[in-house]
Amino acid sequence: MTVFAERPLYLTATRRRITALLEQEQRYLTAAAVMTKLKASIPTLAKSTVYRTLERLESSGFVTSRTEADGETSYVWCHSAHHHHAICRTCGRVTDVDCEAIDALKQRLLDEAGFVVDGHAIELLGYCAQCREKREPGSRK
Amino acid sequence: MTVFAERPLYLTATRRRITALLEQEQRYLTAAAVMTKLKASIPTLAKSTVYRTLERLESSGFVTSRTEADGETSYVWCHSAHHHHAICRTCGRVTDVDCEAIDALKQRLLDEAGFVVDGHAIELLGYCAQCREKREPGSRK
DNA sequence: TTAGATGCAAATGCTTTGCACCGAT
DNA sequence: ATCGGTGCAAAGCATTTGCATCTAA
Repeated sequence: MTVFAERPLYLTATRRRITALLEQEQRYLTAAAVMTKLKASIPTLAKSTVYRTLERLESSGFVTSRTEADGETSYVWCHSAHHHHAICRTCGRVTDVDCEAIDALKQRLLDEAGFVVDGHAIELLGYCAQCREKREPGSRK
Repeated sequence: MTVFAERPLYLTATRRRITALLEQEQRYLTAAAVMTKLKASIPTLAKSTVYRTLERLESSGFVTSRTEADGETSYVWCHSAHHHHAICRTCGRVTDVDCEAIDALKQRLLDEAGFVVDGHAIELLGYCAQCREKREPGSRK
């Protein structure tokens, strides 16, 4: 994903804060969550600003969004090439996953059903190494 | 997915119509789409009924839902075991895909990051055999 | 009969928009 | 000086809920 620069992206104080928050969180946050976490330090922060900023960051290629089960949209700091996310059910933190493994699946679909895949979305859920270590020490596998 | 039967599921005329529509469509339909397609034959049909019916059919294991890019929820008749969908960009029709191919990906995640996968969502987009044949005859591969 | 289903309207709740003002470049 | 960004309030819209009325079983 390229970082588009059609229009200038002003670096305002608010944007620095939202960006910093996303960078350090390393997990998906909804607009409401961003609001809550920043409300204390930026009392005047408006919902619309959060929505517009997240949207702008996404279209600029700095964050990626996903739709939660309840329909809310959440965003995660994610600046790299096409890949997928493994989301920890315990801490919510995201582990990046490349997508070579899907190639075999694509080929089979073509052979068996004549379906040509040109796009895919994968999302994995489970438990990250850190959380597993906490729960049952020494159980790496 | 099991067909739960906690509460009885009355077979009303409206439900027969919604069910029949989904069965023949073979593609994802939003609640609004269902409304539109049935409004002519069931003038009094209420949105709430459509929503409640689709929800009920899903929790009963007859249909599966997905969230469209714009956030709307759509439903497809889909009664079988855990698998995934390849959605045609042209006709919207769904091709079922099993999910063995994801096993390799799971194993690699465990080996490389210590992440245990216990759930996944995959969605493939592309062009089905039928639509490809129409566009460029004889190009099965 | 009786619990479930339906229609209608009102209420939710996330997200978007209009507009006047502020601020980065 | 511009053009983008922000706050605030008012829409928008898909979805949900309350409630009185039907209806399958």
